[in-house]
Amino acid sequence: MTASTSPLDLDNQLCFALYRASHAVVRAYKSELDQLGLTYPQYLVMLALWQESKPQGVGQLGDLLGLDSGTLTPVLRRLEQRGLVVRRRDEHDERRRLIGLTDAGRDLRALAEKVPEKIAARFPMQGKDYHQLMAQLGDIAQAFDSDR
Amino acid sequence: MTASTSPLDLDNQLCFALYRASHAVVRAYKSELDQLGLTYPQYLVMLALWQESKPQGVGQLGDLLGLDSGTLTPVLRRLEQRGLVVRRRDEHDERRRLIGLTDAGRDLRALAEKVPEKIAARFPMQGKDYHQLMAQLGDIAQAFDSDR
DNA sequence: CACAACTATATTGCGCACAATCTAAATGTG
DNA sequence: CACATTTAGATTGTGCGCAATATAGTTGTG
Repeated sequence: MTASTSPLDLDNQLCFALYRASHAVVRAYKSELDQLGLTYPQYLVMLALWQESKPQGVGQLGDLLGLDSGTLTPVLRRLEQRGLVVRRRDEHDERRRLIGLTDAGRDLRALAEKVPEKIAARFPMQGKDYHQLMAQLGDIAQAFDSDR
Repeated sequence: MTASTSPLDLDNQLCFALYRASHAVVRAYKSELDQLGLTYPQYLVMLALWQESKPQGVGQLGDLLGLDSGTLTPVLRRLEQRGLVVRRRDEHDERRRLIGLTDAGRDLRALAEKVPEKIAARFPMQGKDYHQLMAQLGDIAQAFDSDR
């Protein structure tokens, strides 16, 4: 066998395992999200808005999703163009933009409900292992995002 | 408490946990990789080349990394511009490009050796949990990449 | 050998990600 | 109240990531 044990081997890198798994899962979402007319980051923004129910500032969405305004501003503009969200000024602080759902944005939730279960069925682990993995990933995100 | 249990909640989505953790770790690599003059995907390509030792075709690198030529071609061009790789034609099949390391590319490995340990020290789990997580992520990548 | 089918890589176009910078609005201090 | 500081978001520039398409080289079949 030629499998090496170098510390730089791809198969030994947790960073690469994360990177590859994340991209693979996002690709799997694509065929489902195409039917909703959403990209994956757009879907995440919609999840955040459905979850919070009240209009959110760009910074609040960024905290929820781990993204900054340079990423979110164009994503939100495209969601606005598709008529799913509105971006109005905060009356009490004109620097802030409040991102709220339109009726069409709220209605889309019913369709989106069916997406996760289709994907979840393909995950190779279930139940306890699934939740343990979620917890570990949460710990990693927190550990590495603490210094931002 | 206001924590909801909707199936669409961000905190219940394994896809989001993966997405967030992966981006957080890539960001953590940035400060280390800046010192090598590499981006994260460029670093992955170098890992693949260091590991294989023989020049690789674009498609072979793509299989190793889970990326296609649309992504790899410009990455490889930039690595060539920095003098780390060469891209020559395969004499026996002029359609193929063989990507090989330059002396500078080989030399960079010594510096890169020190990167993973600095990052690994920050992972909130070690030993057994670490390896179990690696295995689970590998299973996910395989399960979702099988249909490409 | 002609030529259709196939294969490897490159190109194009769009949409993120993110650092650095900019603008405007709010806040603190004397 | 003047004015420096801070804060929220937008803008700019670079580099992925990927689908769709294009191009050139190779192989199979008659």
